[in-house]
Amino acid sequence: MAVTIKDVAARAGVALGTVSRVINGYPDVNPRLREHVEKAIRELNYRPNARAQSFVRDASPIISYILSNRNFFHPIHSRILQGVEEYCEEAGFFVLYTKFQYTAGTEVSELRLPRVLQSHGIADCVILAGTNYENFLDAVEELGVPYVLLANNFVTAGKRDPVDQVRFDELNGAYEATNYLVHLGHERIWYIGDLALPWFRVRCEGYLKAMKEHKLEPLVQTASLSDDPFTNGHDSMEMILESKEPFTAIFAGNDDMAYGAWETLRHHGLDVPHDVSLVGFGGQYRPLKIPQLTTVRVDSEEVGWQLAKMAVQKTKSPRQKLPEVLIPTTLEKHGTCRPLLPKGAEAKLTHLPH
Amino acid sequence: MAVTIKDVAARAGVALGTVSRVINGYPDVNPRLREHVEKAIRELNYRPNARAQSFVRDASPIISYILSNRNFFHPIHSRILQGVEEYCEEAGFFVLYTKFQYTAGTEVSELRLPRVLQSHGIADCVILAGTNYENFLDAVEELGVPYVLLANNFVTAGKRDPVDQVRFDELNGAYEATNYLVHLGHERIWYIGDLALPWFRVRCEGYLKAMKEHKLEPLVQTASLSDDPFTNGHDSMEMILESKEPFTAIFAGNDDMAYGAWETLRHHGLDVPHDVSLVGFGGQYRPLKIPQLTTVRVDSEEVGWQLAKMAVQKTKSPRQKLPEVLIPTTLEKHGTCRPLLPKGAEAKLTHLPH
DNA sequence: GCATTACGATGAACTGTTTCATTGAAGAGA
DNA sequence: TCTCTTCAATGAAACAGTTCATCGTAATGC
Repeated sequence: MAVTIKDVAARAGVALGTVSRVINGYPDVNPRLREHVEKAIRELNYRPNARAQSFVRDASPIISYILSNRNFFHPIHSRILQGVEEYCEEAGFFVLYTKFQYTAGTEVSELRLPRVLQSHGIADCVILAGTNYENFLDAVEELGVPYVLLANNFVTAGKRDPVDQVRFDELNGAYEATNYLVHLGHERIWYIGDLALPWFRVRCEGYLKAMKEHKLEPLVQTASLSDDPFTNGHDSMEMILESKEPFTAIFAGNDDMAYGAWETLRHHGLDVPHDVSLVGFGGQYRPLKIPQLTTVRVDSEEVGWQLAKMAVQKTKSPRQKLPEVLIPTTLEKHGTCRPLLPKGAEAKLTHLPH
Repeated sequence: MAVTIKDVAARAGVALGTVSRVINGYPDVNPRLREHVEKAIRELNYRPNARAQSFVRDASPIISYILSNRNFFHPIHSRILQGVEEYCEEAGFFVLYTKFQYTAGTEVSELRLPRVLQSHGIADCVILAGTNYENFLDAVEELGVPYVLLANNFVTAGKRDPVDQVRFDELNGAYEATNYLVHLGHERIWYIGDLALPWFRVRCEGYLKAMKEHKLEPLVQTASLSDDPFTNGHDSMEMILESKEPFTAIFAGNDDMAYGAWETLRHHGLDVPHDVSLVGFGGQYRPLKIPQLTTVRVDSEEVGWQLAKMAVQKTKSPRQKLPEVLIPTTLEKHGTCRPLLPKGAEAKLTHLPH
């Protein structure tokens, strides 16, 4: 049916090994013959059979991106996937996208692994993104499939060598965001975020570090009020207002929470940034409000790019352990923060619900 | 290196053809022997070599999702991809994700096709999503690769048979949204959307149809003021306010534009829904404001699901033409619209900038 | 003029699985 | 007892490439 390398060889009047060498750009082939073969390829419109190639080469140009334990497609993850795809395209690899749902408690042997791992030879390396736990990593290691980990949402009890993984610097991002608010003159700064979730915990650490360094009292509202971060931000803000604790700034553990808090503030007649300064974390949304939210931006395409780079590397030397790549975050200063006047210059720095 | 079917055969003391039949669940194999073989498989921890399988079967369980001409990952497309993945997982297929950038004007022969199409045998069917033009479809057809099309963003001059494609019902969605506003008592309803883009055009058609049926004057603000829909919504709204045309409702061509318009209204001291009713199109964002935006929701997971279903079908009978699948949209009524009182009951229905 | 080297091209072996024609054994019927 | 049928299992062919040892030829060196 389809035209094979044999047909090309016959047409060009050479051995099929020669055609192979032409296709793969081997140097030791007579220029005249090479042209001959290339002509035959064009005439027959021959395209090598990828199945046969990857079979006989015992390698597939496929990297699998496994998104774990995420039901919806959070923009950060779609952007990471974008970055992965961009790098892979460049490097001549394909990206196989898979989701995988599991619980931390499941025994390694009980884990129903994604199909891409079940059979042998689909992908030569996998990227583990989303939220992951020890048991899955153990299972992948047992299979002997090379993998690369997005370390931010990896939840572990013990210690693991920081190898074969990419991480964006949440700790420092949160630290810098808090410092920024402090330098604007804020002292009563709340952190909101559900500390049951590891990423909110790390960001809180950054916040606490900055507050401690400036000898300011940490104000943390960590209630796990809702699975939905917008609602959680909304409700957290309500609780802060109810507590009647004076404050001038909010640092939200992610952008959705920031938007939720913002709506609550607005509802109570408080203006951002005039009455309250607000900083988020993520920076994945395109502008949706005016003023645009000041936030800690994660360069997720870069994260994906680095993950893919590492994965490609590992398809070539699967045993080699690659050092962790740490990707800095950047504080994007937009319109939701304002400097406070020096102490005493303004009568009322704090705000209570009316 | 890896354990093959031969090793299993040797261990179980049978011919390798028998092992193959056990693996593939053929009926004509002695139960005792089958057990024997299965034991050997377990003991050796044998996993079939997917490369060899797809080679010899001359079929690969891979479907490629090609996202055309989209630089960023709009939530609607990530959700469609989710749907595709879900169906494929169920059906035993893998999803290969690729982006592809091209221009409508490029000659078919000049098109630098995505790698997944260049070699032969990676994927047995492709899903064409994103924004597509005739020339790419022609190229895919020339290659003889079965494909399935997301028809909404397909821009064509001529006519094509509505086969092998999935479409969500934008026209009716826009029509119903407009009707909803009319039934709430609104008469001065603006449509905003950049008519240079085909999807905004179709939605406008739905709007016009409803306005015409109710003998209402169509009010369309279609300036292509910015590539960014949020900004475009913002600017369109400014122009409407400047025009001093009285109005009571806005139907925005997509949610981003609705958010942009909303911010402008807020800036001018106009409340949604009290002063102006607002409807968007898309429904992909999780709540980001209070009240939540009333919008025409596209069930994008369902779109992906149907695309994948059709694609799987086509891997089995590539020649067969499958009828178009039309997916209804639903009007999600939230808090950004309010009924107008009967005529005359309220003094001031219209609003101008202060 | 002969041996040596380098270069190009060849053809066979090999990859791991499926498939199918063939074989062998067992059972049934005459 | 012999033939015919059925059921299971076998072993070899086929798939489309890559790779490598081998071989022929021509050029080079002495």
